[in-house]
Amino acid sequence: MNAAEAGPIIQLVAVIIAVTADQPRVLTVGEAAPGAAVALPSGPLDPAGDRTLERALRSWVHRQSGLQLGYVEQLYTFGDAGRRDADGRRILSVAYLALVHEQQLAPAAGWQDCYGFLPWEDWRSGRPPILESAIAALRAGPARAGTLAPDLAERREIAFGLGEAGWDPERSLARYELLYEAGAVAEAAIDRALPLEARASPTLGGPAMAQDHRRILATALSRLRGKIKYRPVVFELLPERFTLSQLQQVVEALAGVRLHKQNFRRLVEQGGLVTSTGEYDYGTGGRPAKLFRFRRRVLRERAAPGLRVTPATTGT
Amino acid sequence: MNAAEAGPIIQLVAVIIAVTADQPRVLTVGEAAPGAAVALPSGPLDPAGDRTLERALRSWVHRQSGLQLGYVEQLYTFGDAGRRDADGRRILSVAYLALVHEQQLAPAAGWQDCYGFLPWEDWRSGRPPILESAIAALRAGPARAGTLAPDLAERREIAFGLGEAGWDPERSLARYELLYEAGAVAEAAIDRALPLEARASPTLGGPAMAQDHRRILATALSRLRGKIKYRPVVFELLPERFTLSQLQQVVEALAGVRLHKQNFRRLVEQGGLVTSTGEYDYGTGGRPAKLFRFRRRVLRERAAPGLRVTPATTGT
DNA sequence: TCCGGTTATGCTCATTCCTAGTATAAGCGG
DNA sequence: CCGCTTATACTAGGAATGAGCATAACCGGA
Repeated sequence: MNAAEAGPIIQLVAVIIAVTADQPRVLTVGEAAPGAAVALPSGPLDPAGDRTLERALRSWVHRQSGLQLGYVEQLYTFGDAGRRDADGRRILSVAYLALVHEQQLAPAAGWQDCYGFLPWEDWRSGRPPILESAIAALRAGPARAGTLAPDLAERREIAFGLGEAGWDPERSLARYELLYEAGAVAEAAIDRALPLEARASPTLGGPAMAQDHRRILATALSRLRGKIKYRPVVFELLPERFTLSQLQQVVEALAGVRLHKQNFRRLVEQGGLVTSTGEYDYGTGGRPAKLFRFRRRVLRERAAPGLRVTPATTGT
Repeated sequence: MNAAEAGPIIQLVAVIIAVTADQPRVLTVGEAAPGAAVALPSGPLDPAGDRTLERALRSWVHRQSGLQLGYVEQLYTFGDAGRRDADGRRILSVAYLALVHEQQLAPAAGWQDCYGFLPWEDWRSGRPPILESAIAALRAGPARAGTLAPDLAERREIAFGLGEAGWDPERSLARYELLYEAGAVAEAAIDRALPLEARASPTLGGPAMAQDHRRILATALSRLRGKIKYRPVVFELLPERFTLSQLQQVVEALAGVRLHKQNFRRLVEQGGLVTSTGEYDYGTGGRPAKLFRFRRRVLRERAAPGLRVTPATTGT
């Protein structure tokens, strides 16, 4: 049985996200050799042992990193023909998104800043400068061989918010895919059998990840940014008790956008998403902040209890 | 190499949806023998031939049914241990959701009414009577072996809208899964090695589908009902030109809920989702209706151009 | 002790958006 | 011309939203 005849290999990939010090982080492995790309953790599905895909994922993540995952959801299944192992066998990857509380960070593990891989996604300090080169690369870059480009201009406009709609944090996957198609990210070189150095704008957005893992990361970011709006998933990233500023900072870190403070507070409190514990955090540097906890009951009261992400227009 | 050692078999499954005569339909195959369950169309991934999973799906759907799929999106990957073929080999199914325009219906194919499989999901004529038996079954039914039931009551409340939040069309998957766990749908019998007839409330919701295909259908319905709200996917189900009543009826068919007519119209028109063609449809039985078409431009203008689904409270 | 700096929290106001209607238009068949 | 049907226009009242001002409570240093 040769590689072409055998069925694809099945692999589970985990995008494990935490937020520390106002930065979204992702758990990575590898990078022993300098210059080698890091990878998302991945593991096998044991067809005999694991009852469900999710259990399989939890179990090898635990063995590999010691992490006991809490919130886990299936993300996407990647199966393009270009995905091969060292022996040339096609790999099918079922990717999962997992969120872990800040405290749970295994100390030694390789947590990387998400926006190190996708720097154009972080608008918290204003429009990121690298965006100009990204968009320039899009205009200049050739459409990928074999792909006709009829509505390419429209896709660009929508993905990068060039039209009236403006920047939509949720479209991070669409943006990455456009950059990939235009050959503006390092991974594209692999696909075209070019050495990485041969690219015009070689590594837009810092070091690439192994294989197509940056695409998987972009998928996770898209999903998370979308989900935040109608499900209370942020709380999976926060400690049991938190201040509203902490909550806001985590949301801002994920969405990559600044929010209006007072309105955010109103949204959260009036929306019944949190309840005050009566305690205070005195370490804020100013007036002490009330501590809150997630109010589970909101799940029964409201259909889509999320946190609308409307970028603040001005400063305050 | 025996079955336990070999990797799982990979299969692609298609949930192909159309709306005809105010009913959402799904394309099915099989049912040659009377009493045999119908199945969703499924096909293989040719690791050598198909460049992407989506292309693979499109190609065998076309060969099998003659349908040229337009809108296609990946839905979910199912890989529970119970999913086996006749030889006992584990099956991994990557499911896709596809939407086809009404006209494109291949005449002979087996289009089934979606709500025939999930009758508690259709609230257009008021609360469906079968819901009582469903909820009763939930209360009575045993929790599935091995599954602890700590928050089961909460899950029921949320899924079936027993709390203040009320019925949320989007939660169709959660509802199906609860019924499954409670042993209230026919498929549960398979899992517990009981003959179908031995069930207390044997086939809640008409004929079951083969294997876990009804679960896949419920997944598709959940996704579609959710997506309608923030992406203009409905238009994939409508002809090029349509009246606002037609549009509303398709949305109502999918959401399983009646909407307020005047407000729906305002939402759609002011939201810039459609544009009048200047033509009229005189076959309405009353005043002629303006014909509209989807206004693509809205994609560039608004971030989340969807159709909010807020059930009408009263009659008119 | 008072003052400026910092962060948290409270409140207002104008505007937009929604909900639930009423009212009118324009076909049809008798 | 009437009564029926469906489509379309308009409106009053309320809720939610976006933006900003004002106040509270802590800190460290003058």
